[in-house]
Amino acid sequence: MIKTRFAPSPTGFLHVGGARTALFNWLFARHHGGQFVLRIEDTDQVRSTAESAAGILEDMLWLGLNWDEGPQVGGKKNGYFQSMRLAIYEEYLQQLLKEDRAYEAYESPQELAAMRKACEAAKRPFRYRRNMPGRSKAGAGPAVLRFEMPHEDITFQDEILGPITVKADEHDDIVIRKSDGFPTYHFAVVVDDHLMGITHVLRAQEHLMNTPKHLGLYKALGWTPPHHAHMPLVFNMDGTKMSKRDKTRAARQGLAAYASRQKDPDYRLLAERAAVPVEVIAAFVGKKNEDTQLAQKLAAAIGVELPEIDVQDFRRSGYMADALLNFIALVGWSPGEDREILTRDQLLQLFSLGGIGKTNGRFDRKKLAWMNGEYIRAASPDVLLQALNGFLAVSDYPLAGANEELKRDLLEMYKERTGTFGEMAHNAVFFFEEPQYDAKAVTKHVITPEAQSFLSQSLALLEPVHDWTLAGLESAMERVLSLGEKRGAAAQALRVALSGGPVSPPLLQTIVALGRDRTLSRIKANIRPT
RNA sequence: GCCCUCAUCGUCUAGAGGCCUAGGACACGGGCUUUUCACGCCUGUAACUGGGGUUCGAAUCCCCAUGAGGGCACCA
Repeated sequence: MIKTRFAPSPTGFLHVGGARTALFNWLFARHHGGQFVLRIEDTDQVRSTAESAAGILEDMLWLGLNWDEGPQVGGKKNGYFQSMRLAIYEEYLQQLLKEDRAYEAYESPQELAAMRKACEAAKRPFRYRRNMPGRSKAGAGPAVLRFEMPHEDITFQDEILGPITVKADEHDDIVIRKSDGFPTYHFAVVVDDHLMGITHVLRAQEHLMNTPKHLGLYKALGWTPPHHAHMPLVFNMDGTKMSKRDKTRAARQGLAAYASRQKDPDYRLLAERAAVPVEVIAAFVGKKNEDTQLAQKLAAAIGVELPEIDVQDFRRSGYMADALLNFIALVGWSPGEDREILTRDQLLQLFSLGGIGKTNGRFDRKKLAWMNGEYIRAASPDVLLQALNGFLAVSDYPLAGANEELKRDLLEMYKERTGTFGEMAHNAVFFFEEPQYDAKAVTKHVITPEAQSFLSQSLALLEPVHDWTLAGLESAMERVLSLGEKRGAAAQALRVALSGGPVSPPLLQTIVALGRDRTLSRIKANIRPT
């Protein structure tokens, strides 16, 4: 039986790249009726956090990537956090030690750095090997355990890339137990993959050069290694790595633009408005702080959108999980036909390793937004409402205060014209708050004599209506649209008066959703005495 | 620097020697529809990195060059 795993390290949120790795593993296992394991690789005591692990689980579940074994599933309590499995690793560490395949090494990090630097200066690659000259003797510092890599070429068959060979003199005796007693990633991953019965390791290509090391360990431990497949990486549209730094960078750019635009060079006004101390903002701008939460907060205060990097970001922007999954699946994989919109079931049915390409891809947010729009348009009202509520729970828009019926109506009128729930919620703010009037639109569509006349006449036509429904307003609206010489001439005046700008859903629906009081008072407010 | 991998429209990709005057999707341009914006429909621009081979025939196979990416941690 096929068994795959996704093994994130809990040092941050679930990144879209990680989500894709998880998805492919999940699809591969499920397609073949196998099992999917989730394992938390928290062997880095400094950077791992419990909150991060919890966040990753939550994001996995939001995406619908459920696991057969892992945290909260599969019986063995805590058995899927590597930090809880130290005794297991120690057992195999001792085995290697006893068989003389592992040995202690005593160089301090500083010494190693100096050795690397010396090699670099001599234009020679640095390789730590047991038989190299000048190794430190046992001394004051705590020791690490290194694995003596075989002195032979290692070749393996990558299920995506084909045969990969690394020559004997390229090997390095990797550290397998750190001085804090924790195993390194290389060791823990091999032991766990073996013990958990993983048959296929599907991971990002950045791990390609790790595989020979792992194969060396499998051999030394006397185990049959799993199949390996390395998938291409995903980058930003400009070819840079998708990293959380993209968010802080975008926030800084936004802040700089804000400072000159709003004449707030010291961010004193912003500090007050965002309730963030001036010093904190200064530290952030001065790159002394890479806190993405802070970046998010400041960006929100100045109305700047940060690029989505983590699954949570996409969730907060109002993407649907299925759309995100569908899009991510298509970066690096293709079903081999001209098909793009694929349901979860279709993905499951069509997925195969053979469909995974070899070339790195770029993350085209425009296409994702289009695809999400397709999902929004295709979803049933119930599914859509549920997804919208999920979005509203993790974001902050006045739309959250609407009752379910109004949400349904707004969804109905916005689904044809929106890519994300965030975009919709943003555009629909005028239903809940007084509109921010766009000066240009007002000049062009509201204060002209003709427009003023249209507004007065519209008011006269609408005010007598008390049955404020689509049916009740239909004939009055029909007459409003007939005002002027050209049909629809009055529409823009009304649209700007009601929404604040030149763009809105169709007027009739807008007026119904807005309600009688707001509609009439906004029209009145825009009729100016001459 | 050394090692590894990759290479089709701006982007994601189809393509497993003749079906390719290279197909689809996003984006972009034009048009239709239209109370705005969208949606929808029609339509256009746009690619096999270069050079050598192999072959009757190459986007597809081989070699070299170039370019891009990854790796070279007591991070994973």
